[in-house]
Amino acid sequence: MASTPPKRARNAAATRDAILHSALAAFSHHGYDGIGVREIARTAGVTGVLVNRYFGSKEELFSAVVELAFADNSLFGGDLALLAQRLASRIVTKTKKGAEPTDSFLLLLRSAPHPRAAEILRDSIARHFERPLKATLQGPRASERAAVMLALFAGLQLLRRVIGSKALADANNASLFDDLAAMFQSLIDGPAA
Amino acid sequence: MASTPPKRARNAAATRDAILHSALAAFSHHGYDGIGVREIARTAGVTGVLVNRYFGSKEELFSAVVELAFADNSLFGGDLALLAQRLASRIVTKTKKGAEPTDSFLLLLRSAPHPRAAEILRDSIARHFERPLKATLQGPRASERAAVMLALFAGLQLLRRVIGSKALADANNASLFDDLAAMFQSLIDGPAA
DNA sequence: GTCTATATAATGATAGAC
DNA sequence: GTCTATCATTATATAGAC
Repeated sequence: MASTPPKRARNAAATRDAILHSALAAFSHHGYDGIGVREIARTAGVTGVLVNRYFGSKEELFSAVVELAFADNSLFGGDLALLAQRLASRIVTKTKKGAEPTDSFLLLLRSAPHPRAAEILRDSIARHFERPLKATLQGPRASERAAVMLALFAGLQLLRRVIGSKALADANNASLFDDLAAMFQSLIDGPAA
Repeated sequence: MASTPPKRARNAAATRDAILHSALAAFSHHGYDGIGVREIARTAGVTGVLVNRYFGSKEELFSAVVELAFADNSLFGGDLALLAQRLASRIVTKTKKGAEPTDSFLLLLRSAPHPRAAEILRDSIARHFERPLKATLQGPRASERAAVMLALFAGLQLLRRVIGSKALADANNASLFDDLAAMFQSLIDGPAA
């Protein structure tokens, strides 16, 4: 423990990474407007100065965060046969209170109001979600069905996790899962049925 | 034009109303965090002082705006037989660019990130949308199905109007209408089918 | 590489004049 | 009933020390 002190010190790459992940959590939880660079930096163990040093501005930090969050799209990228279950499962899965997970749709929902953040998100969504999902779907109007799937998924998270709808929160998890999986599956199958 | 000057002057009720409608438009467009009381007041033709004079605080102004916006719920309150068409129609109807209409779902989407605004919205949504819609639906799990309908509706508007998804914007209106109406109808009908 | 201190700007809210 | 002027707070971003 002599060569590597317990507190990472003067390491540009590690500091940059710590800021980036702190920002991902903070933007996902509070939205672009709801958090300041000072607090993002404080959670990362540094001061706000280094945010601008490593990212230039809050807006550029947000761009980097979006790319990080949307790079892992295992939700839509995996096995098509289980996609409906995967999406439905994500909706009904309980999340620990207080330690809200930093997923990309919360980042999207909470930062969409800010005009510049919306532009950054629109571009990233098209590249990381709409395009690969559309490419995976069979049958006619794949692009439209992909968008409707994303809309259903985003709307459910909006009501359940951002608004906190009691009806969705109190619903029986098993039957909610079944109903949602069926809806997603019919969108995946398309009008061929 | 002698007794009523062209510019409304020193009329408390009219001024309050002007502020309220200016705030509705502003909050719908920019979200709770995205607009200041000064600019809301300026659009209403007064200074920011009167916002606090008539509403007490920005937060109380927002509460009044939410009640105003959600009071007209003709979309969900009308004939149940045509509800699915009404919802699908609202999604595909083109909206004039630049003069964005001030509807309640934009208010919801853009202000949800703010914690206090989210509380106010959650309460108002439960009273004005979830409760009446649940009461109208037949069959089991009416509350859950009502919430899923709201989620689908909100998610579609999120992608189309806030994020600006090209896939939804470019979709053929007629087939999109048919697909969405079918989804809403199956939620209205429930598992009885 | 990281800090303290500060410049600059915008916000919500209030006091007091008219 | 409405204004101008101001306070207190907070935000992003930067200059300069170590």
